[in-house]
Amino acid sequence: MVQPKIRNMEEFAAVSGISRPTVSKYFNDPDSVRPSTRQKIEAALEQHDYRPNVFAMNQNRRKTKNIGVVVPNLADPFFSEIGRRVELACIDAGYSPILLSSHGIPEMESDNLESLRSLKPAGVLLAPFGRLSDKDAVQAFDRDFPLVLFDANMSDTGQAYFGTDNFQSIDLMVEYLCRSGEPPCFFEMKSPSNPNANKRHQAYVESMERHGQTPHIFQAEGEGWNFEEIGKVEGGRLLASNAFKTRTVLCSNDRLAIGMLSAAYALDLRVGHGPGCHLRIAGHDDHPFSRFTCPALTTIAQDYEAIANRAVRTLFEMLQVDERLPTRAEMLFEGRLVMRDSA
Amino acid sequence: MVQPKIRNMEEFAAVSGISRPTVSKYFNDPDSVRPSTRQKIEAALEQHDYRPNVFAMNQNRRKTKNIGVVVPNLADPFFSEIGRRVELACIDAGYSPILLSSHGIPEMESDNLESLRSLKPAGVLLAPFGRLSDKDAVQAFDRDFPLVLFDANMSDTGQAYFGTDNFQSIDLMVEYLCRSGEPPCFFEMKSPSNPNANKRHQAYVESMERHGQTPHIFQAEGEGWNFEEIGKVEGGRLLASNAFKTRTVLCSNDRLAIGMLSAAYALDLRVGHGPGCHLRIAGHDDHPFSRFTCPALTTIAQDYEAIANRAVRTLFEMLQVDERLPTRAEMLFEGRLVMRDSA
DNA sequence: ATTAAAAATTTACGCGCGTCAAGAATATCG
DNA sequence: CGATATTCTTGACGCGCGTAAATTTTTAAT
Repeated sequence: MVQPKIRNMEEFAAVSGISRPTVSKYFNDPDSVRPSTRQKIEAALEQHDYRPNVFAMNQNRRKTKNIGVVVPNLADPFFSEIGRRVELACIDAGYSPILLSSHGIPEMESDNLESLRSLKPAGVLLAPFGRLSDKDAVQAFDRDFPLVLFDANMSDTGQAYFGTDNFQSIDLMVEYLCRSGEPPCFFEMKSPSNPNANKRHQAYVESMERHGQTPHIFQAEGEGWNFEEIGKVEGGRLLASNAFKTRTVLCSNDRLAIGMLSAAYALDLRVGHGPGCHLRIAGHDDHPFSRFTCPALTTIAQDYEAIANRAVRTLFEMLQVDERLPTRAEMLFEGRLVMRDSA
Repeated sequence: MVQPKIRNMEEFAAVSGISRPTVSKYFNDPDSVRPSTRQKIEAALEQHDYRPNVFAMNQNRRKTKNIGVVVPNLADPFFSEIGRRVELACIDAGYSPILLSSHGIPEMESDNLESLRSLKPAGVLLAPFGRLSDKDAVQAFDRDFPLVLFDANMSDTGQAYFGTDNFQSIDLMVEYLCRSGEPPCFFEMKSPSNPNANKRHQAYVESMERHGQTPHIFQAEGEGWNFEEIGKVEGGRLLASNAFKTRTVLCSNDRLAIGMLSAAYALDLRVGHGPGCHLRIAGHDDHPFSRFTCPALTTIAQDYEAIANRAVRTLFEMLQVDERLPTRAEMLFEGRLVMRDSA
C-alpha cells in the first residue's frame, strides 16, 4: 500500500516476481497455477492493492464472469426475495451477478436481454413473463448464451427450468381446505400473464374433481401488477354481493389474497377457521408479508431456496463442462402448506 | 440485416461511408456530428444492427455511461420502489444504471462501492446505511467519483443529499394525532441503524413538547431488518401488558406499524379512530402495503418521485459541467399526511 | 467568389489484457 | 539419479476502440 500505485498487470507482475502471462492465468482461475506461485501472487496482492481492469479483461475473453439475472418486477417482494438469493449464490461462486428488473413491462424483458448481450455474460438466469414474453427473442438469446429459467416456464426455451409444482401445491391446499371445512372456490385474475396462474387454475379444477367437488371460478378484471388493489376491489365486490357459493376462497396468489383480506376487513367479515368466522381465505406463495396480514394468511410456501440454488447450480454445471445440456432439464419443487389463521 | 455481420467499428464505418473516428464520435455523443452525417450513420445502423463493444469502449474512456445505484436492502419494498424510480430515470437520460443491493449487510455496502470502482461509473447514487456505513470508505469513494446520497444522510459525505424532512413530517403527524384524539406515544427500534430513525425520535419529542404534551417513548429490542416481526413481537408484548399510557401509537416506520397491527389483531384489539376502537396506530413512509393493512394504515407518504428525480437530476447536472458542486447541496422534501382508517 | 470556421478524414499510437509458441525452469516418479 | 510431465518465462501479436495531429473537405459568412 505504501508503494507507488500499480498501473497495470505488467507492473504488478514485476513486483510479484511472476511473469505477466502467468499472472493473467491466475486471475482467470487461481487454481490453474502452481500453489507456490499462487502464494507469491497473493502475497503481492496484499501489499499492492492491484485489480485487473475489467474492461480490458473482458474485451478479449469470450466469456466473462458476469451472470445476468432478469426478473419481471423487483417491486414484487416475491421476485426481490428470489432475486436476492440468486444474487448471493452467484457471488459465492465467484461470479458477478447483474440484476435487471423489467419493471413489469414485457418489452423491457427483451431490452434487458439485449443489454446483457453486450456484457457477454457467462450465463443468464431468467424469470420470464411467460405468455407476454417475446418468445422468439428469448429463444434467440438461448441459442447464444447458457440460459436457465426459473419461476415461470416457457416450453422449449432455456436449457433448464426450476419452479414450483403448482399441481402438487394447489392439490395440497385444496385437500386441506376440503378436509377442514367447505370446499374452496377459486379467485384469480381474468387474464393473467404468468403461466403459473394458468397451471394453478387447471390444478384447482382437477383437484376439486378428484375430491368429488364442483369447481367454482371467480375472475377479477384488471391488468397490470397491482394485484392487491385488484384483489381488494374485485374481491370486495364479490364479497359484498355475496357472490361466492362457499365460505372458503382459495386465491391464485398471496397478493390477491392480501387485497381480499383487506376488503373483508372493511366489510367487517371475520376471516378465519375459528368459531364466529365468516369465511376462510387462503393464498399461494408465502409472500413475505403473509405472516403479518390480519389474520395471518394460510398459504403455500414455495421453496425459494431450493429453486434459486438449483437454478444457479445447474447453470454453473453447464459453465464448467462448457456445453449445453443434452436434454432440457425441468424440475419442480414441492410447495409446503403453511397453516396460519386465515383458513 | 441481410448483410454479413459487422465485426467492429471499422467495418461499420465502411458500410456507412463515414470514417471510423467520426463514427466513434457519434457513439460518444450523437449530437457532436453534423446532422447529415448523423443521418448516414443512423441509416446504416438500421440495416446492420451493429453495436460498439462496451468493453473496448470503456477501456480508454475516462468516464463511462454507467451509473451505480446502491441501496441497503432491495428486499425492503421501500428501497425497491425508490430504486426502481432511480433506475428508470437513469435509463431515460441515456445511462446504464447498475443496481446493487447490500442485502442488509453494512460491510457489503463497501464491497459494492469497491465493485463499482472497477466499472468506472460516471456517478453513483447511494442510499447509505448511515451509522453502520463505513464512513471512511464512502468518503474515499466520494473523492474519486461524483456521489449523491439519498434517503439517509451522512454529514460531509457525498456532493448532495435528498431525503424527507422528518421534522416536518413527524410534526405533521403529531399535530394531526393530537388534534383528533389522544396525543401519541412513540414506538421505535432501540438501536436503529438508519439515521432517519434518530431524527424521527427527536422530531417526535420536540413536536410533543411544542404541543405541551409529555413524550413517551417505547423501544423494541431486536436487530436486523425484520421490522414487521419485531413490531409484532415487541409491540404485541406492550399491547398485551397494557404498557402504553395512551391509546395512540406513532410508529417510527410503517414496517413496525404493520407488525403492531398484526399483533393488535391477534389480541382482538380493534384499531382505528371510529367508535368502538381500542387504539390508533400510525406509521411513516407510505409503504406499498400500508394501503392493504387491516385497517388501512394512516401514515406519512414520502415523496419518492421527487427524491429520486432530484437526486438523479443533480447527479446529471454535475456530470454535464464535469465538476464537483461548489457547496454540498442538501434538500429535504415534505412528507404528506395520508389519512386512512388506522388513526 | 473569397475567406474563415467547422467538421470530417487520414494516419498513427496506445490502452490493458488474452493468448499463443518456443524454450527454460521446475516438479514428479520410478 | 535421470526421464518425463508440468509449469513458467519470454516475446510477440491482436482485440476494438479512444484519441491526437495534420490534412482535406464542407459549410457558413462576408
